[in-house]
Amino acid sequence: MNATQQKIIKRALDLFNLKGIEYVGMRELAADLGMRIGNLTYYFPTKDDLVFSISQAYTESNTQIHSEILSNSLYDFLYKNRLLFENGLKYQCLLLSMVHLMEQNARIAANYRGNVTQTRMSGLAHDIELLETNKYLKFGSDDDKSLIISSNSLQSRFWLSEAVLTESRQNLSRQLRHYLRMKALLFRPYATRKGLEDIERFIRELD
Amino acid sequence: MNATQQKIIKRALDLFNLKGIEYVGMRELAADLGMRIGNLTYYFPTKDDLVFSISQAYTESNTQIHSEILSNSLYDFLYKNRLLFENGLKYQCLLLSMVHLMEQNARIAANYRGNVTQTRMSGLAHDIELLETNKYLKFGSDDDKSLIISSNSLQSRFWLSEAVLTESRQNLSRQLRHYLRMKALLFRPYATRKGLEDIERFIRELD
DNA sequence: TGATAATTTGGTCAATGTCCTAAGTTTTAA
DNA sequence: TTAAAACTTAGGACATTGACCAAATTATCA
Repeated sequence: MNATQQKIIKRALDLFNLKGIEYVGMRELAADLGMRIGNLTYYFPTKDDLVFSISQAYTESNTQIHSEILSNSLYDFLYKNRLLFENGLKYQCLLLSMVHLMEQNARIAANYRGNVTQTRMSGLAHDIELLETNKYLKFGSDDDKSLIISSNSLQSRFWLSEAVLTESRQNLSRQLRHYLRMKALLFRPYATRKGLEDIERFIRELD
Repeated sequence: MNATQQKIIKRALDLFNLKGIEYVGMRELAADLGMRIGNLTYYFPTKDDLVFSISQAYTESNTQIHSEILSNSLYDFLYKNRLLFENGLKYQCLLLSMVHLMEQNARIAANYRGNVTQTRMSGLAHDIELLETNKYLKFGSDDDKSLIISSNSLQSRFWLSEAVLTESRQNLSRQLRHYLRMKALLFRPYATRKGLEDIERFIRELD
């Protein structure tokens, strides 16, 4: 990936985040970058290609976070989620258009269904198991465990979508704290004493 | 509202649900209905007007459910949510385009922010309070209560969006049961013995 | 019947994503 | 140094979209 491509992706991400992917035209992006449309399509033949490149960057940065931070403690797990949330904010245009992208952008859909879903879900399940063996969490039944996994995924995917229902795209960072706190509280019914301490500490540090 | 308008709304809802609001053009809709585009715009000057009319029908049907079923027991509350989920499925195109509609359709946004959010949120809070006084639920702290309200709203709004990430628009009804069950389980940590019985009964009847 | 209102038609408009050709310019590598 | 490859510009074209409008047609009712 060369410098021009990087420049295009960077600026496209900014504009997409600001106005929404669907509402930034290729002509507008080209004008903003001071280049011709033909030049844009030289690097990204279609808009879908451009968006797919951005989604790849997002996936990679998420993968990096997952590999860097292991969920050895409940605090670590929550802290990892904080980084993931902040990263989601950087790529908010993707999360806010998820449904459309999955239905319209074949490459994103294939990649997401093929890789992301499986690895993330099994990764989350693995994290939860680990926290259970390390005695941060304790579940009464498997139902409880799969419930936590489900509501956790739903929240991670759509907190930004809900945030945008009450506030504009430009002010979403203000709500990050609220949703992170909510995520932490989600684990409280299943936390051991040790786990509760981690949750309290994590919430304290949010302020 | 006359017969032609009704006919247009009905067919538009079908097509929107099938393909997504953004991917059904006014020309396509007109052709499907055997009329000219200009005729469509006679009744609905803009596409936004058409979508707004559909959203009004959705809001009204939801309001009716809320007024018909009171949350005197946890079972009633869950049953009401079942009806709301089924109604959401009927209007899936709206729920699946929520973010876009709120950002693009000024009338929907104004209506939603002005009425729906407040009444629904306070209605939910009221239901939860009622279930607490009727001893179906018991919360250790206000944090727990607001957590339940938050995750409940998020799930109600976006279960369809998540469902469409794994399955196509045409097969979403299959996943309704799973998300309803998840909603019921969400209340288990805070349920009294009486509450647990209602949850079990509700889940049993889902099969 | 005749006038008014309701409805339908056909065509135009700008904007979008995509595609194309032809000509330059810059970079790379033999 | 020179030829080839990579990049950039310029201009245009296409079908599709939502929106808009004037005129023609039909329905309604005094």
